[in-house]
Amino acid sequence: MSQSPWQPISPAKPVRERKAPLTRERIVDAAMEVLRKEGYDGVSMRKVAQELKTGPASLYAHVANKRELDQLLVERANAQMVFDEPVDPTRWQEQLKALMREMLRAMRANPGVARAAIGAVPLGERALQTTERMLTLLKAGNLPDQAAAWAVDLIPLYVTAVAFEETVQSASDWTPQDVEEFVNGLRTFLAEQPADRFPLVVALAGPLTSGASGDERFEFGITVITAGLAALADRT
Amino acid sequence: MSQSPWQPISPAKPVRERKAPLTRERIVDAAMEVLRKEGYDGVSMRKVAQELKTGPASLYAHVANKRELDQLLVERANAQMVFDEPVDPTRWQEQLKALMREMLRAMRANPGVARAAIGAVPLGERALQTTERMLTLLKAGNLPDQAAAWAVDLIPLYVTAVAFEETVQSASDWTPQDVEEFVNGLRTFLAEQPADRFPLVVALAGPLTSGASGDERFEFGITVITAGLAALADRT
DNA sequence: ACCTGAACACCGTTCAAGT
DNA sequence: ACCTGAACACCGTTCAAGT
Repeated sequence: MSQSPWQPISPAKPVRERKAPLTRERIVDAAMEVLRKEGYDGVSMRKVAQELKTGPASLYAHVANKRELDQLLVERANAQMVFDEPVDPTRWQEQLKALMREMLRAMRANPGVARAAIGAVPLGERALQTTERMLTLLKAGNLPDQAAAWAVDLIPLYVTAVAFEETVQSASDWTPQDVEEFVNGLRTFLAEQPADRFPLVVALAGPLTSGASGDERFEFGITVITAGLAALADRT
Repeated sequence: MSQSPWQPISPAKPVRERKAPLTRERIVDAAMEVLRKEGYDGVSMRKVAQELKTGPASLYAHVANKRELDQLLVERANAQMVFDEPVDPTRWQEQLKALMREMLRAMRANPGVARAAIGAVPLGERALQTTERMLTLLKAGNLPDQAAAWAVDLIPLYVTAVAFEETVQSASDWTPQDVEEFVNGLRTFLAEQPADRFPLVVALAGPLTSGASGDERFEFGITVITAGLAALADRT
């Protein structure tokens, strides 16, 4: 019986799970995994390497340094934003708010990415799409070019700051009860200040400590920013 | 000749520069020094201890941990803000903008403090004064209580985010030339995008990359926020 | 009571040596 | 060309021992 032609010449050699070669793609995958599991501070070159069953030095063949890895994480989060509603110039304010909500959603879905995003200028394909959409909405609102351009800076800065603040707070592994207790303590602390020196702080201790969840505060923020931008529109 | 009465009993003992005892105050002084010299990332317990000619463990008798030290640095920066102009209700918008400028000035004077400030709830004496002043201005503008309270959150968040972004960028030890080169490269990059897919990005490449210094962008931001807040005023 | 040295469990990055 | 072990110069925090 002759050997079947598809038999390997040296059958003894086991498949030996030759590790899939490292690629940027796989490195970012692993980093996202660590990010989700341990937050931004958990993402070290060593941990990412460990996730890939190799040593930290191996990563440097594909990624210049930690900062570049951070940038790649931001691009991943950017790619997760979905803006499917066609631009409707008559609803530019509402659509701009929706865009900011979607930005926050994507950041929250990847806790820690906000920290990486804060100093970064996002220039990937998806980031440019988001920028183009922002500009379209702002020009629909009759903003002058320079105002629209600076708004493109202001909007992600605000959203990123909110997301980053949330991750800083949640990094201190507090339970919801801990947070509630902290907020209650805070309210009491403010209410007990000397009313002659801090009358409004005392009077508004309640409102000052409400909406801790963040959603209401964020809605307030995007409303203020949108209204402020609308006030800059060219009246023609 | 009798000994003068003020001669020490055992004159052999030299003054031996008995180190001034550690205090929170001295630790924060040292940390501010390191902060100014090396930025936020330079502020390690070890470096601060070294500045005080002791070991890192010694600090833990006075400061719970690094996070508490960060908080103390924020309070220092808060204490450097000066608001001497009396509140004038008719000029609340202008005075609110001036307050934000002063916040940014104090943060810039202590590069790195912004990073420490971003998740912190500032509750020191000086921070409460700033909060009281913000509330006074906002109520002068007829904002509802809840809007004023959330604005007290929004305003420092924005200023801190701007300051933090600046320190992240300047941390990468770039010279002004490097920055200019980067901005020029960025403008070219944007201008060269496919105009059919990113028409506004291409058309506004100039405005998008102008005002890199930050001051103009910051003025834009505080104008938008102030105008947006004004739009929420109760009309009575 | 306050301070300290030494240790523990971590970092990012580099580099010579291996395949 | 790609990967790796080992090393370098750092971290924050703890703790037993000293004064």
